[in-house]
Amino acid sequence: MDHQLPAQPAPGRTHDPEGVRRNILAIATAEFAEKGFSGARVDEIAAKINTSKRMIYYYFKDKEGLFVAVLEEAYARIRRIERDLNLDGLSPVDALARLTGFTFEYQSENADFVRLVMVENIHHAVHLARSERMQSLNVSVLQVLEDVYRRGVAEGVFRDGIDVVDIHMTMSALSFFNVSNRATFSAIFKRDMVSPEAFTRRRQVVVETVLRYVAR
Amino acid sequence: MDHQLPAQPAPGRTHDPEGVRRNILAIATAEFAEKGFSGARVDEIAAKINTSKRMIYYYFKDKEGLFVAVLEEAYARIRRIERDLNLDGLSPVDALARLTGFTFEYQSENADFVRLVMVENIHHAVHLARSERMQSLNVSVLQVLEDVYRRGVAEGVFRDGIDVVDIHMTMSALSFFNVSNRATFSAIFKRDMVSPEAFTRRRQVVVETVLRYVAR
Amino acid sequence: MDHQLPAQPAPGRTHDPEGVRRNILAIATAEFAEKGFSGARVDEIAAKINTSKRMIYYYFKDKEGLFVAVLEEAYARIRRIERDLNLDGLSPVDALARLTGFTFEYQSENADFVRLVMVENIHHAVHLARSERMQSLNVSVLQVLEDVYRRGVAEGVFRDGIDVVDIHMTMSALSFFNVSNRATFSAIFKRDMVSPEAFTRRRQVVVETVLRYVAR
Amino acid sequence: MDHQLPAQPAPGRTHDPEGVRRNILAIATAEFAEKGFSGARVDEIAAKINTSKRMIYYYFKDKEGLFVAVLEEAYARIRRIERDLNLDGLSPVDALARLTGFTFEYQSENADFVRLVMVENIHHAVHLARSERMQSLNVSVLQVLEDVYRRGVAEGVFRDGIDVVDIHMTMSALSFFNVSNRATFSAIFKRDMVSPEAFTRRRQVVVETVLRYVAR
DNA sequence: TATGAATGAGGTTTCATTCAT
DNA sequence: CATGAATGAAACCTCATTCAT
Repeated sequence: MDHQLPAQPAPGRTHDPEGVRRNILAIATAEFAEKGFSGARVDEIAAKINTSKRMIYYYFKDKEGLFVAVLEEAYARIRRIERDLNLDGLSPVDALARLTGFTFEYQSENADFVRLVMVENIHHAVHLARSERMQSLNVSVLQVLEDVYRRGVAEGVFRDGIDVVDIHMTMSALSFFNVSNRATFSAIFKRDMVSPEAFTRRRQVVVETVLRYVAR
Repeated sequence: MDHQLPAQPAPGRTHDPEGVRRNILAIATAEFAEKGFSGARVDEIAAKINTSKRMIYYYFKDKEGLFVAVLEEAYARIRRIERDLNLDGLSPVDALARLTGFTFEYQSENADFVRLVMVENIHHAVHLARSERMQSLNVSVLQVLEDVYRRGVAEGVFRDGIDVVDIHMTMSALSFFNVSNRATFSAIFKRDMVSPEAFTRRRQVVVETVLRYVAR
Repeated sequence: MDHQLPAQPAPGRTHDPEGVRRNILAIATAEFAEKGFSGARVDEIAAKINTSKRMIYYYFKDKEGLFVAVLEEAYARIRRIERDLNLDGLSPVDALARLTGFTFEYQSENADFVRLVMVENIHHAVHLARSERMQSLNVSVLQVLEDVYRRGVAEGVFRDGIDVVDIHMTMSALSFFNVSNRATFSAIFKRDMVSPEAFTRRRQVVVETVLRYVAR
Repeated sequence: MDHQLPAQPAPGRTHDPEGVRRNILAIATAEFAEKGFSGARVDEIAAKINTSKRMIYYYFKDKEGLFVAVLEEAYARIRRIERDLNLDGLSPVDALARLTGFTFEYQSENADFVRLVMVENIHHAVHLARSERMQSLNVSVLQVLEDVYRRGVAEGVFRDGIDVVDIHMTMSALSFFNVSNRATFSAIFKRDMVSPEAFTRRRQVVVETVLRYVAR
């Protein structure tokens, strides 16, 4: 019976290894981002996936292996998008503004990514250190930034002598903090940090901060 | 040999409640900062204190109560020092530079504080929300900053129209990130973030970033 | 040697969920009846079952869940037997004597049931309140009694105007007390309450008490 | 200052040993009756008394000693009142009705006593066995009953051949059950067992049950 | 390949009791 | 007499992982 299989089986159903993997990763990403590594429960993840708990161990070996895979996937995604930003057609100032704005937006819209990075830092990046894919994954962003900065210096709109890693760090820090420290900051200062207006306002401050730092 | 200090018995000595409390808090601070809330083990903390495990529950009720106390103490400390910075004698620019520099230094030298705040954010600030002392503890920093900024605007050295919360957030974000994301950032970009030179360099960048943002 | 009984594996054998459950329930029943809810130790129960302690939590969630299951099973059992008494063929007087006698005997022979009910009353019946099965389980006894009483009134051997709940309560109280208060009563009055002779004597008193109450 | 001490110091205050003892006993009675022996907490009792926890151990040695004292006090009280009933002036029927009614009322109004006896039975009366005062305390009730019964038989209103211990047991069982099994019984049968009307109704049934049993 | 059942190690918390002053 | 501080033992429960089918 039933041999008229649908073209797109539900993810995680029988005999779709890649679907099973993706299904587990998606659930695990949400769980680790929400509760942290130690706080996340393998049983909770297992209860939410479409297959059985055994599959987690089958595909990812153990809880740590699962977390490493989740991290890799999260980093791969942001770098993939960054590479496709296509800043070549823009002026150095516009390009830097665009890159900064994108970083801010991406992190705001992908709180899971931010929280996973926090979690990994709490664990001293031991999982990340174990992954070979990581470094190669992340060099691209510096190349993109270096291109823009060089062009800006050449055109005389950016001052010389700045380390692009500093620019990237500033950009990341301001974008990251807005998500990572949202809970404590808004609790302490009773500050709205999630409304569309708050988002747009702070985005503008961040972009301006970066631009003013490189300006002549 | 130290019989000249009868007023301050060694922490953890019998029948020195305040000493026992402080001893537990100190150990717990290190443990929570190192492993996170879920990752920290009450047994590990107990093994390191000068008294018995039972005292943790006697003074702090449970693991969460202990964490709340640790958080409160950590916040209280930074705000106490901030209040004593005495920026009144400095020009607005020097005062802002000093405040920014202090924030950067304090967080660099007190990684425990930074990591505790990360941990609390992973937990959506639920413990902080439970503490009444928190808000009152933290208003002072904004008042200090507001004073400096007003003076700068009045003297014509700062542009008008900036929300001091934005300045504080930028200052905090740049200082915080340098510690919070140290592990992943230096792993990915092979960047030295801990040497005295790296510290001094980045400190300079951060101060300059803030000053350039408020400059006319 | 018992390969003729493949359908009923030994209780507690691996991969026999129902057996494991029954095994745990049996041990827990004895333990709770013997020591009360607070006095019973999960570790003691665990030491006596054929599987590991973890299984208690796997099947019953926690100590309270286990106690609720034990209570349900105990009530279910007495009502099941009561329903099978088949009093229809007897005269009203004989039927009432038989029902009273059965109640007395059942409780005498099932001290565990009596003690579990005592324990539950000490705890204000909170566990019983939590169980939906309880009420439906227990209505049958009143129906049986109502039938007998109606017949007796119709035949003129029982006086009219009695609430059958009162009859049931009297019957239960006299039977229950003989077990529930055995320890204090025999200690205070140095009264034999356990020998076959004492059992038969008191059984006769109880039956007569009930019959005399309903007699015209 | 303060040397004008009030004539009646609050119970449990300094240098009033008997007051301290009574205060502890009163609190402990309520606590043991409410939670059972294992369920009661020494710390809870200590928190409610007017003095310190140390006093519990000072006066009663340990938790069991405290419970024994609570039990003795509870039994002493009911027997003391029983002795003062003064049934001599009444006819045998009236006297038996009065004694039965009193038993029912006393237990209804002193749920703590009933619950303590339940608790002691759960513990197989080991504490009661340890107390020498117990037996002597409790003989009186049988003497009182014996007197009434003898008079009734002599006057021809009671049938002969009944063991008064049986009468006492029936009387006690019916009175006791109404309190001891109130929680489960009313939960299962949705029966009001606490209103003044319910009390009066059941009291009547109980008295009638006893009278009918001894009637010729 | 897939699953519900099973587990040992270790986690947090509570308890009655004693100690130091 | 009186008290708050202190404790070891043991209680309940959870965890990531593996097993049997």
